[in-house]
Amino acid sequence: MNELKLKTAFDPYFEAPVEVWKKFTDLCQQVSFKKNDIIKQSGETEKNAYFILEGACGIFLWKENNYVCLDIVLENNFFADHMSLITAKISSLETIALEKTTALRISKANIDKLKKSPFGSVLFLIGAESSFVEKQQQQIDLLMKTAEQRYNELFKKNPELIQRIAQKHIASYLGITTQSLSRIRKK
Amino acid sequence: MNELKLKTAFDPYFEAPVEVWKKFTDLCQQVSFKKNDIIKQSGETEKNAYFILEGACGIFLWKENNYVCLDIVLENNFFADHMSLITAKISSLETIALEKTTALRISKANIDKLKKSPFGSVLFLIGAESSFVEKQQQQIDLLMKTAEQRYNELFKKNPELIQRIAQKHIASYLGITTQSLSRIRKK
DNA sequence: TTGCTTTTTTAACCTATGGTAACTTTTTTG
DNA sequence: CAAAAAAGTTACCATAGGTTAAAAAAGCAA
Repeated sequence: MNELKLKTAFDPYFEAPVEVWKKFTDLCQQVSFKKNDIIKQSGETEKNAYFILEGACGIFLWKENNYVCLDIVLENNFFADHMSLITAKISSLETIALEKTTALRISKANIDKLKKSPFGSVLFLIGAESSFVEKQQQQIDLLMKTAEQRYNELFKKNPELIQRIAQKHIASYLGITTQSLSRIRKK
Repeated sequence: MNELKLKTAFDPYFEAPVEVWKKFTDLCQQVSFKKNDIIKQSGETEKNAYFILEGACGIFLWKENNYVCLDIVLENNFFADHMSLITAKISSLETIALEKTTALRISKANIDKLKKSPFGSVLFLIGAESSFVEKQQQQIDLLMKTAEQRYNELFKKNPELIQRIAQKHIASYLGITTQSLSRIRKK
């Protein structure tokens, strides 16, 4: 079941037989979170990665009494505080379930084991590379576009996300206040 | 000679014997650029990565009649339009030598070959992961900090870069105009 | 349903940064 | 080395988006 979901999600990037994904899922536990559950707290080290089966999660950074949202991830994608997972250091990022969520959890120990296999090294290389590309695109958007352009493009690219996720999170993901987002939406 | 430079640069991340780096440099050609040479033009596909031996390079995106700088890279680091290299698609990014530069050039074909070796798969995984971490930090800085904070932190972290690189590039890297940077510097 | 909490909207005012333009300094080039 | 081009500075006004505050709407628990 789950191995098929993973295969489907990754086939566009590289094809691996379903038995290989089965081995992957055998290393995972299924976990679930309630809406607003904190998955990883600020100041801790990330010890897992998650493949979201259903729901949505976000990664946040607190700044005095409010916060910014660095990423919002929907089902059929990997999710984690990748920075902390990669550096194996504590990070001040917080990961939160933004909806009732079920996910496959894989431990860092198992990730490290997998990285040594041909399959794992390709999987995580592709994961890291596409995360980089996505982050660079976010950097470009922040540097070159107005808040209004960023909102319109997000809306076009992922209208479902805008329906499902609270505006305060979307606003902070776009780098603006909820007031500004509201102002933009009025148009 | 060059293999030692590479070993020294990468030992903090993972240690490989110098003979392995020798094999790496055997796949490279040494190239040099004059200041302001365009290494890869907008609209082309990146066909190489570079390890900068001496000098500095930047990666830029044009926006009507001006531009933003996505990254400035000094000697002893890898440099490329990674996005285009990864996706193997054209990108509108432009890479430019910001100083007289000498570098080791490795072709995408050789990179792909290397990725299949144990050494290469670790090297490029670590490269992609640390590029991601760096990009995420840039995203955080853009979302949470003022231009003045970003300037002061860059100055603290890399005072040499501020000496060597033209202010117009630094300004665009920080996401501001040269006029704003000038205003900040006056303090 | 009712009442309480959280989220979203609206509005008035403020600030950091952008745009334009004139001027000065530095760098490049014949 | 002088002339020309590029880069940096300064001053002015314009504006996107922040801040504060409060009302309205939506969500949620009892």
